Amino acid sequence: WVFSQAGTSAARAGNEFASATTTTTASCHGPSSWWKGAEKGKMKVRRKMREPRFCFQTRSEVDVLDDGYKWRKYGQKVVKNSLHPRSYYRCTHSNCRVKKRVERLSEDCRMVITTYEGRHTHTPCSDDDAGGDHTGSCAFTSF
DNA sequence: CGCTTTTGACCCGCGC
DNA sequence: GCGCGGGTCAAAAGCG
Repeated sequence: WVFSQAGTSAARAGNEFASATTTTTASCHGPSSWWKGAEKGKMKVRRKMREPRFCFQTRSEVDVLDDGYKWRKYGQKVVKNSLHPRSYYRCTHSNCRVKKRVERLSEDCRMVITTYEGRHTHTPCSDDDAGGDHTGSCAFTSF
């Protein structure tokens, strides 16, 4: 899987919150088909949005699962489907336009849907525990 | 002092 | 055409 990053993040998150009985399930959506089409050519940002979407269904007591990146919350909205507000996070990196959407299930408040949008163009800054090799960073830009 | 968080406003697409 | 739902940005405040 080219997006082994997902598995890495999931494993990492799971390892971090293993004590919290964290069950992370990763789902990958194709680059298209999920987007209706916003190529109006008038919007500032909306482009093609062909970035893949990683839906992490994480069952944990915490909302934000630190996957090694720095996230900055830029919005919060309440959706009809859920009785809980949805949080929008963004990567603090300049070259990284990865967005994270954290939603909590109404039926299971312990369940949180962490949807990653886009791809990280950099390493988790801390370390990729690859052993010196930039295999981790390569996986991100393997596209 | 700098960065992150919080909350409201604004914008856009779609449905009615 | 208007209303609703959803998403993003911006300004101010709080914390490290």
